[in-house]
Amino acid sequence: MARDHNGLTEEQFLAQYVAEDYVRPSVATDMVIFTVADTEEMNYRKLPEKNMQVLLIRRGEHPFLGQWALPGGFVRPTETTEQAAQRELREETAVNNVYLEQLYTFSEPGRDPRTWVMSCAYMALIDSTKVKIEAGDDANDASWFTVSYRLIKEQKELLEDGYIQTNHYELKLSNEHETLKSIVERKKKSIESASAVVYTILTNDGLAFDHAKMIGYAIERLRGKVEYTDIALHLMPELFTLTELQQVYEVILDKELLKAAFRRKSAHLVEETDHYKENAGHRPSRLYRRNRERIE
Amino acid sequence: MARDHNGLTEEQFLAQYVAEDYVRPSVATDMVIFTVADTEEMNYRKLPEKNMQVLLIRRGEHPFLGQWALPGGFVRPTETTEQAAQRELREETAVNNVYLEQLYTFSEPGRDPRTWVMSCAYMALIDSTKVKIEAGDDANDASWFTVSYRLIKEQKELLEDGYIQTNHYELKLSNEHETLKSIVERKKKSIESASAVVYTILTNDGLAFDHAKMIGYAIERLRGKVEYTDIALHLMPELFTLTELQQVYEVILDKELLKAAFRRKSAHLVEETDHYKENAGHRPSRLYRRNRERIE
DNA sequence: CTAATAGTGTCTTTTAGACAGTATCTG
DNA sequence: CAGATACTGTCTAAAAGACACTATTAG
Repeated sequence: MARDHNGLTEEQFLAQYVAEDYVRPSVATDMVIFTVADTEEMNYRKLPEKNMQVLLIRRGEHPFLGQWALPGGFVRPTETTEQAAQRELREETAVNNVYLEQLYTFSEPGRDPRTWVMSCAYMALIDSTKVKIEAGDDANDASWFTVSYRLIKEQKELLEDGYIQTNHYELKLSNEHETLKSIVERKKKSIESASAVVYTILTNDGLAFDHAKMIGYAIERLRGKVEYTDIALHLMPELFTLTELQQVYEVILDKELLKAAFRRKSAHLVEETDHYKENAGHRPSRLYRRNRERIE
Repeated sequence: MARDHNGLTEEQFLAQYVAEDYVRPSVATDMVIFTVADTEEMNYRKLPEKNMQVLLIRRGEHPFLGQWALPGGFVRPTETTEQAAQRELREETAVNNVYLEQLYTFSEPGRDPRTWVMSCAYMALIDSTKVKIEAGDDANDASWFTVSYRLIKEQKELLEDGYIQTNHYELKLSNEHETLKSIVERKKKSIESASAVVYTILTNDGLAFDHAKMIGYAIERLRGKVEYTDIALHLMPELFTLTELQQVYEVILDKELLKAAFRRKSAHLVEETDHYKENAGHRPSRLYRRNRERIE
């Protein structure tokens, strides 16, 4: 039995161990919950367009009173950050079965004006049919905001021994009543063998804390993963048409895709069913489901 | 000026705010520091082989006294987790300029037997020439271990409404004196629209805490990113041959690559120089450097 | 019939895989 | 010159891009 410099075994050490009085941070989770929903259709024949949405909660307390924030809360000592996120998600949306992925832990000392708070941010994807249930629930001041995140400035500076790339993105969030805007800077320094990316909020209008950064980060992760995983399928209902799936890709990537190519590439992600979507004023389209057999 | 339900402005609120006595976790960072180094060559003509290494520190205190652990330490209230990682890195390796990337925050309540400790894990990539300086520094009981991480069991179970995929990986770490082994399970549950990956340490021999998980996680991240970014170049010295670069890819991915294809694909990541590596018992090879002009 | 979407066929271009062939150095 | 690596060329196969064509429905 190994003994330490005080002659204690591990058991004895743990029995006498008192958590030292180092300052400890509070740890919270914040969640970027995405869904893709239809906009109101105008023409019985035209397909409705889709848009990407994020759930925000209006703050009823200081700090950032009255501003909009991501749903979140503090982590309890008996749970993981993931379980805390799941709990918040249930409380906020009453939805249980979702895709959940850890994004990034934000730890800048001044990010919360109250005290030292780190936040472990998660991204959740909910299918739009489930969302409808709670969407209009304005009682607790939660609201879905349509998101757009666009590169508005791109700059690359070449140095002797590397480069600095500075991109500015405009994050726009809007619901029926309000539009929140923020500009987030993504600065990548690559000098010699070092390399680091730093996000900074340049302007911010109505979004609490550093949540604009979190949303930007989440969108970048989502855009990246959509290309090489089946992650987008978590935004789809049980049965969907390939056109709907393509629309979801298009709204995430913010660009148009060619139909034939899209169908070829997504073929292995889905399974045909014998169901069709009818009464649409045009040729019925086959419904698909997520392919369970898929090997990664 | 917005006032809350107590009639306080934000300034007043913050002035009177006392951090509530919720239990708070300690937050640490742990670092998976990779390098790729040459094995001892035997033949003056043959190129030396390469192997991937991770830096471990022998614990001089309980818990896990005498076992090997990733370098790490607690985060201070005046720094970000990233700065803490950078600080530890400097202390441990005296190397400053490295690629550093946040990996994942581990928060399982029981992961540290002393108290509630979360760890924000980072991955660092150091070029092998810099490493040599501190490599043999056995004084503080730090040592580079050669890593192998191999899939040893693969299983997929199909359910009514999804699947469960269970993979077992063997993590093997060895230096001149010791070999540490661990088996890590990666279980992916994909049921209905939910999806979650859980890592579990099945067996563990000589590695402290949940560090086997962290190393496994880091290797998976590295393998993933190597395919679509220039991340591997951070493991290279200023000047290198394409064969050396290919060897680094091979050792990371643990598979052989075809030379012609590799050169085609990596061409845009590098810049030619007019230098050559000579006196090698065969045709001299051109030296390259990282391409700064590269657009992502 | 019309306006819309559904779905397919195919030509071209690009990229990846395989492998053989030529080039060049050092002891 | 032997033995090693460096580097290139080229054939083939697979994937991606582009676009036009046919199919089918509800009103």
